[in-house]
Amino acid sequence: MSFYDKFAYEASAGSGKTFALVSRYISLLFLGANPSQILALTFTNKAANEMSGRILKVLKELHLPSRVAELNDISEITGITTDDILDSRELVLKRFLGSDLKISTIDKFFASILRKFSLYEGIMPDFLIEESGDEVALLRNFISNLKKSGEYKNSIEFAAFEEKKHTNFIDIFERLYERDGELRALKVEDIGEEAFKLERLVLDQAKALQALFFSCEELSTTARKSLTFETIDELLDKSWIQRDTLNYRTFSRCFSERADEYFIELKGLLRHYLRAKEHALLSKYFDIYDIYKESKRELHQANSLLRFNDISYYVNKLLNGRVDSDFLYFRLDSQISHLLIDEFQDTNILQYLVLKPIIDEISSGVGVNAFRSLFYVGDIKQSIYRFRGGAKELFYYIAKKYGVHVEKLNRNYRSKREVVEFVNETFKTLIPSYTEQLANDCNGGLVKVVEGEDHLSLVLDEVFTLLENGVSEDDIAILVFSNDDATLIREMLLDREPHLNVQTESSMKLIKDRLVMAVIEFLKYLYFGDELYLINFKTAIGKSYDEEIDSSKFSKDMELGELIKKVILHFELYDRDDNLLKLLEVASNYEDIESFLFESENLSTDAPSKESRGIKILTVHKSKGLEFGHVIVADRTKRRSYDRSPMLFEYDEITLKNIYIKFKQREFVDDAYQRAKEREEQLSAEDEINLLYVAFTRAKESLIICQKAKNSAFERLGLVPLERGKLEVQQKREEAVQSEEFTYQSVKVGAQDVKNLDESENRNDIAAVNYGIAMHYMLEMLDGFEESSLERAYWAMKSRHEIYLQEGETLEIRSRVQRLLKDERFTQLIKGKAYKEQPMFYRGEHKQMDLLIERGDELIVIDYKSSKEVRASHINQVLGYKEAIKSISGKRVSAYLCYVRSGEVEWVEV
DNA sequence: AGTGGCGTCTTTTTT
DNA sequence: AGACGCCACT
Repeated sequence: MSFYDKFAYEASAGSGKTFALVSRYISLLFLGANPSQILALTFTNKAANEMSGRILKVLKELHLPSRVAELNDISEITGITTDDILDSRELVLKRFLGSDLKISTIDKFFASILRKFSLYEGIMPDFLIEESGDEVALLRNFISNLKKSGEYKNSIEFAAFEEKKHTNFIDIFERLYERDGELRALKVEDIGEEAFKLERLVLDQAKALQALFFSCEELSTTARKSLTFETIDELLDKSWIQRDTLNYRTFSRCFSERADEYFIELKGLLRHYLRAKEHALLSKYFDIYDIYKESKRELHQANSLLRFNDISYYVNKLLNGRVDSDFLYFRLDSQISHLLIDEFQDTNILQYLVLKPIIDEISSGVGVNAFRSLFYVGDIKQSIYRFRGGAKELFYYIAKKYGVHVEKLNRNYRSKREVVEFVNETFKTLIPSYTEQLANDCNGGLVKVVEGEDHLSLVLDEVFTLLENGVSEDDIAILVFSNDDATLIREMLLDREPHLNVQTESSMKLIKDRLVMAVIEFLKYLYFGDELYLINFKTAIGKSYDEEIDSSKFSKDMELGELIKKVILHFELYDRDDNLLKLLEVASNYEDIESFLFESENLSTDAPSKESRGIKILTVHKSKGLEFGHVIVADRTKRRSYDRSPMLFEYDEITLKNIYIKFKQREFVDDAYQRAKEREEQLSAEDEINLLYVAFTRAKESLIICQKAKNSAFERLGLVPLERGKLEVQQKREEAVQSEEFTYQSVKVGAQDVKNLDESENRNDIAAVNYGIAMHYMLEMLDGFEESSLERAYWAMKSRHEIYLQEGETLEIRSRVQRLLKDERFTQLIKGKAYKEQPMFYRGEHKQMDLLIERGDELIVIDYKSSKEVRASHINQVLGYKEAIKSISGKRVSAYLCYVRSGEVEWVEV
């Protein structure tokens, strides 16, 4: 077997992508990876939930016959025999459950990075993420800043020149802001003066052409009219600009070779003029853009409300825009050894730029001992998020750059044969390098294309036909192109048959889940001490209200995530519910129990959709990654929209090469611009085809397409009405046990202020934390404990951490470490076999010890500290280590806290 | 009969 | 920005 440490799957729809991802993740666990060092990034919350849920489930069931496929796959990937895998299964499962999992959406991961470092940008780490910002406040602040900077008058004139309002500027700046991290490499020169000179030249030339024709008596009225203009703007309205020659009917009576010479000359001048105007505008935009960014930041600092693109902006600025970003990365990647990315084709370039140093680190394979790996899956045919920056080009770019081993998954396990073959046939000529999918042994299936004036009534007819033939509501999904369509179809369905179950979106709130609510009630009991909450808790977990519960092991002062984990493990709740994993993930966003409880009822995160009941209506975008028994794809009701951006961004692979400003008719006078525009159009056409590919490949049994006769979304596919195969209805499944959902009225946690971090105090903390990290790093880097290894460790530490330490601190750390190595007690204690940074797992908790010494049948735990005073929390922590090691090894254990200070080394035996 | 010009209407997807 | 209908013109 061969374990590729850099590996990618190009996974067509339904080819077992999640299976592959889960197998890979679990394989890493069996190969010894620490779950908290595996960063698994997905695109949607749903996918993240599904992934953690599936991993848990597979780990729990790996020894059962139903999981033999997974077991064999994991064995093949890891090269470990199935027996050995099963032997360590329970241990691995416990370790997984007890770990701080890093399975999240890429956006949430970015938010967590920003929370770590946001103070460097003056933003509070407890910022909230909101869907849309306060545009009015932003505009007001922006204008006031423009006035302060003296740019206001300037920009008003400019707006008049551009015939734009300030709100249009915001649109432009938002587009720059979205890709701010990519703009650094671009330069815009100001050649604005030229625009005015060229304007004159263009008009003169155009007037000359006009005069040439006007001197001709036979000129038609149409031609005369189309040659009448006063300004360049009016000139650019004329459709003859689009021609290569004026030798066509309108001008036929008066055309001459000379006219074309004038015409070509005019087009050349127009090209120059528009370029000059573009440069002038861009340099102006960029001046004001700086003020715009500052205006946004002021609001972020004041309100702590950020949107997703703000997070992306700051994370990029922090990690790619600073001289000291290496240090920040160190703090991140010391925790990340394995990177798994799902739906890689939708990753955007800024996201890649942030992940790049982590990938570089993994790829460079630093240290032969380090176990690091990269794995991604995606399907460029399913890339449908270009509108928010998704760059499918990344898939192969990265494969090439890092020498990633790429394999294709082309066997379709999802759809029946008719569907697979129809999809192959439809897309093989439309998608470049389309590889035909192989139908699994599932014969049968149904494909139907129906066409009519009113596609919506076709949809209704098809739904009722399915229902009449015994298809369960739960197995039907209607895919639409816009949210409005979803609502519309829902209303129409209910109008015709009010008893139908129709779901337009799965949006069960987390708090509605019984066990999640139970955990929250228990936390409230700990926090407020009111018996009422405890009774709620008992009832929710199915205990009688007078049953005794020992809550002495829990304290509201514990770290929130640890506390929740402990509650779940102690009351053995995990076996019953995946939503609890989700709760843990959500809880990780909160600093303490207080702020968490304050928000707990408003947790806006959707719960993972379980067996969702009823006919589902959703947009194609939302359907991505899902599958349904019978899929009806409804044509679009509204007209297709277009790109309204005033700018055109031209890429060479993944590098931003040019920003063009769109002017009407510009493509007819400027070849380079025309190529960029055509490329853009081609890419959005590809996106549209991909969207249809995604829609069609959701179906397991039946795919039914309701097409409009005119302006169909399916137009480019050239579909004709057909019916292939026949409807097969599965025996109605056992009625799935419905998850207990109940309405829950909780006692409102008073409106305390969410505790605000004191900034200055926090800054000091950051400095102290940095100091501690640097010292630990140097200690870890020591080869042995001889003086000779001191210099190497010092340089390793210095190169990585100096940037973030105060003047002289590196030397101070050096002298502290040196003192430690000379310390008599230390040299006595370390006689034996030394293990550094030893991870271990005990009672559902993951622990990491600085130093563990094995001497005969005695074990010694040493934990370094850099702080001034001895703290009770340090003692408790090391006591924990001691207890854990003792019970695992059964040996004699002693444990020490080692305070490494500049003047002395203080030892505390615990 | 076919073309050009112009006014009017409508205009998405999401972490 | 594009679809479409309407009118003027060739």
